[in-house]
Amino acid sequence: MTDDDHGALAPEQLGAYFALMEAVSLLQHAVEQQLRTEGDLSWVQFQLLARLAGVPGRQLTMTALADGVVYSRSGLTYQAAQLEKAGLVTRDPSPDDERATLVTITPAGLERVATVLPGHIQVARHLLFDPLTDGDLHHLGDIMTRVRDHMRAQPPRSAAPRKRRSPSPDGCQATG
Amino acid sequence: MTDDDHGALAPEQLGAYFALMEAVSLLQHAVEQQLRTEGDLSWVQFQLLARLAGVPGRQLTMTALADGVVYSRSGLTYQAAQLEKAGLVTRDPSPDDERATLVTITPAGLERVATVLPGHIQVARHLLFDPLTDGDLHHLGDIMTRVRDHMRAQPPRSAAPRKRRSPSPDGCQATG
DNA sequence: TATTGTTATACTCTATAACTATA
DNA sequence: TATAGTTATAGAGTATAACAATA
Repeated sequence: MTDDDHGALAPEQLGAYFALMEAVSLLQHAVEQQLRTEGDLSWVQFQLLARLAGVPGRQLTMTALADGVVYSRSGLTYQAAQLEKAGLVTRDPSPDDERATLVTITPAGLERVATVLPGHIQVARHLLFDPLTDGDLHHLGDIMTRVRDHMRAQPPRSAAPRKRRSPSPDGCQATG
Repeated sequence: MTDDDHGALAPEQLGAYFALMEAVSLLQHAVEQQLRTEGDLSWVQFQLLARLAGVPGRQLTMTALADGVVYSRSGLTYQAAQLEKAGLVTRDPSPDDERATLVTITPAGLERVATVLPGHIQVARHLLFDPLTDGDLHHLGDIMTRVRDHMRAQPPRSAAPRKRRSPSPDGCQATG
């Protein structure tokens, strides 16, 4: 436990935090509905495809693909398998490193992203950008880019091989 | 006004959008780990408890409790049952409306929120506030509050026939 | 009939651990 | 030994539909 920064947040901080979380929660839900309805994709799957679509060569190793999107190896394997079943990506062994799997987006995958993107953007516009001025938007982008880079630089709490979680104070979910 | 908004987003908009989504995704993941580790709570469960803790009388009907959080009815029933099993809330029929269920946070529930809040705040501070100036924070709170209120006022987009609450300027206070 | 909430059920997704194969 | 990925498995969470009870 680091003791260098306990103490309560100012009410304004707490308000900003909860407003942020709730707004993004609402946005995520709307976006997930749009992706599911118009493209039969989850938000995670869309992120993976979008990442592949935006990369030169349009392929990444599993590890590189997982970065920032999925928090366990098996989770990515599952999602990659789903995408492969749907014909949106292929998986092949890397020629450089026989351990690695190269995930490549297919033409169908690119098409799916293209299909889904306009509606996706429209949802973001309606819910996020409409109530914002250009100045707000600029500041928001600046702030969140800094926050994101800061977070990515933090020691990942889940990627590291972690032991069991500490004993819980009281069982919240009784099994069954 | 549904035809004045097709076309692509400016790159800056897209960048702000993705930075926002990724940063919050990272933040949510960190926060969920903290809540699970220190309080055996999911983010959703924490939100429900915090909401109950911040309301006069410390009880709400299921519908009121769900409102603002994007749930199906059955999803809330499930979560309420989990919280009840853990002794953090009680469920009783409302005297005013025999159809309604009043969910009340217990002393143990309040204690759990109090237990979890300091670490929760610390995570938010480390990941979200550390890289921000006071000005950033103020602007972020202002922006996201506006965005949240805007989203809440939106009609559900091809969603199930769910009742939305009239927009009330209710801040999400998690007072311990 | 409309509304409030629960139950039954099926499904998606995630995480841990054990495993294989390569570096 | 360490790294890359898969598989087995378990369980949390969600959504839809059918249901009962009250307004």
